[in-house]
Amino acid sequence: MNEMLIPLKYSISDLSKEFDITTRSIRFYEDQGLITPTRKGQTRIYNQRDKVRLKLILRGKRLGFSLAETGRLFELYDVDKTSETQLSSIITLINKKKDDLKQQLDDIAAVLIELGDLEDNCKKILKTLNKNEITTP
Amino acid sequence: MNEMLIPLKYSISDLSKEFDITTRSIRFYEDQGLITPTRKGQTRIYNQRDKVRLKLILRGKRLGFSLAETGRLFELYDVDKTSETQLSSIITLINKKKDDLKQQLDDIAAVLIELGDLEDNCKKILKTLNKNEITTP
DNA sequence: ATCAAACTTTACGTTAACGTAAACTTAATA
DNA sequence: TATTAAGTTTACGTTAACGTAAAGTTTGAT
Repeated sequence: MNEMLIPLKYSISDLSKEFDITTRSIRFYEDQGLITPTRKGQTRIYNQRDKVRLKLILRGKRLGFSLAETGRLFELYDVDKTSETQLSSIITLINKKKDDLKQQLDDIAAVLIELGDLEDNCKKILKTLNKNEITTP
Repeated sequence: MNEMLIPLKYSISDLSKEFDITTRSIRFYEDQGLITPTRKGQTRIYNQRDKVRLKLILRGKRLGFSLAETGRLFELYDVDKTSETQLSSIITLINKKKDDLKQQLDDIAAVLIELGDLEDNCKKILKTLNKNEITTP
């Protein structure tokens, strides 16, 4: 059995197109230490890990995470390398983030309902307008 | 029956304290046209509507809405005053926002799971460390 | 060989959402 | 009346997350 998995490589424009972001952004994320592509000559080469991280960065952005926050989350995954004293503070941090997200869930639910109402209202008004269109010569 | 409801008034610092934001922010939201306090002399007086709007602004921020976006949402509530041609584009806009929010729901669910895993992992490591503490002299 | 496409670094510019300081006016209180 | 405390305007400063332009390098295709 061939266990060899192809370690796919990507150029900066590959990722730029795939995620629909600019190369400027990708390089900036590297500046901030969120991704660490290798080099072939002076050209950046991105691997699967980099790609996954990009995806996570963008998801973080959708959730209103700053790049720094997303960076922190990346660090949390290296928790094995962390000292015991830091572990409990990390757990605290995780729980704070979880609380934030649960608050967001509530917020979103509320806004979704309101938007639904708004849409209904719009449609209602449209109907009324159309009726008038028909009955007015 | 006394239907008279007290139209409560608030000072800028009342609201500042209640929502835990600076007066600077509150004045800035006014600059951006999101709230419209009246004046008594040169002092701003905020009413119930202003207070509600402040609450909505902050909820918007938690969801990553820009002030401009929140402003748009406020306008949507005045939909009765809107022309028919604009109504359908508003509905489109509403649906786009709803899609965004549904995406956010998925994102949050995913992150919550990951954070849960992370926390479990942290606790597992803590346990291991404590065992070693006990068994090592 | 040359040409265009894709890549690079460097560095200044931009926008949103305030922070912060200055200099002033009114209101309440000792 | 003098002094805080709270309010005001004006205006420059700040940070994150890029945009954008300039000027140069690398490379595959003609």
